[in-house]
Amino acid sequence: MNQRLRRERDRAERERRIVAAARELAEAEGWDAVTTRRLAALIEYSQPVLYSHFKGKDAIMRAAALEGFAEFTERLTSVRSGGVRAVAEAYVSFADEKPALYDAMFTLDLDLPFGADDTPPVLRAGFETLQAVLEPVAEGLNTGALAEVFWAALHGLVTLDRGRRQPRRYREERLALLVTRFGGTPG
Amino acid sequence: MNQRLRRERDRAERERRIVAAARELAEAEGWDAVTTRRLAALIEYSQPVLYSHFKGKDAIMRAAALEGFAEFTERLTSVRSGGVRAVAEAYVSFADEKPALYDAMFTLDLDLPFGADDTPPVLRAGFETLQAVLEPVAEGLNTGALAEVFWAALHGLVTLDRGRRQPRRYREERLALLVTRFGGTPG
DNA sequence: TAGATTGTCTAGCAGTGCTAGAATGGCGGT
DNA sequence: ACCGCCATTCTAGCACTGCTAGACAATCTA
Repeated sequence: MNQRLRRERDRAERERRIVAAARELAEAEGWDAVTTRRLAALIEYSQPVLYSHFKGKDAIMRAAALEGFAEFTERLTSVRSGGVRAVAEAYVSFADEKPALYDAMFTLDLDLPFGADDTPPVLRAGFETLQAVLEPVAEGLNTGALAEVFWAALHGLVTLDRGRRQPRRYREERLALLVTRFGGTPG
Repeated sequence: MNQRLRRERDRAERERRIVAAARELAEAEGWDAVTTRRLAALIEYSQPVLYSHFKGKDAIMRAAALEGFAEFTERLTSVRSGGVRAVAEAYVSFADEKPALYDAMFTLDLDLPFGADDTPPVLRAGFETLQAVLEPVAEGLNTGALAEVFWAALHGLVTLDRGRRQPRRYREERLALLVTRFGGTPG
């Protein structure tokens, strides 16, 4: 009865395609354009099929966000040896290249299980890289809190820049300035 | 014919009430709960009346945001003599007390005329206070860019904290840490 | 008072997330 | 090979959203 296995495989594949379609559509036209009807059309099934995989639209976005955290962590850890500056640049470029995904991860209100005891490792890993790279320059300060502030600053730069709330002019300079304030060597 | 004047006054008053109702409802239940039908019910007129005052729901939110900027600037300038720390605390407490308003101002995508040449003074004033208070500690750095980074950091702290993406535990410590990094005296 | 204008409301459109129940398909046992 | 069952999928619909056309009522002008 490996037909049963095949069906499970097909089902998992379809679930993958749902999240992939959601991500593509979100990057192309924003999350508002990601409607259940358009998603259903993209995967060539009817609308209710989505609800056999996910509890609702939010759950689909959460799944996308979780994929995002994995990719995000990968990006940050891969440049970890480059120190504060390299990690900061990786952070900003990730947010730049995948703005919709970044929003799902860090801006939208999706009830992601942050800051609780049962926070999945994938949500912590990125932050831990940030913390590790700041450790050498913490000089007795609370490294955790320091990393949180640094993260917050990066997040602020990214989101204010995206909403055109800060002038494009000093974009590079702002990042360099932040890095030097947090013990990194300027670019 | 000062009946004409009275009518204009009434009309302006009604417009005020629309924005006030939107703000109250948003703070109480979030912007998603602010629907045109509920707003209409609150001001005791029918739905289309809203559209004789504003082009749409976004315009109502923009009007609320503009009020927010005026109050925000007032708050920041009033503690300006307290230096970096006082201004930072005023920033955070404003965001804390009026989260929905803060979102309309700084998070939601409302096409507010930022960063252009025709940016209304009320949108600039708050930032200029930030810039002024950082001037003494800029030490030859680009004060504008420095203020933008400081602002971004405050914005990041506020929004990540709101989404429960940073632990409540180090809240105070994060702010103190940020202030010292930007030349202020710790609390 | 008659007519014109302004203001307001009722009703409706197209879209949203989501779901109940009908119809379809492929599976197992005889 | 057939029949009945069960899981899967679809059609159709609900209540809601922002927004608007056109009917209606109230007000001002002459």
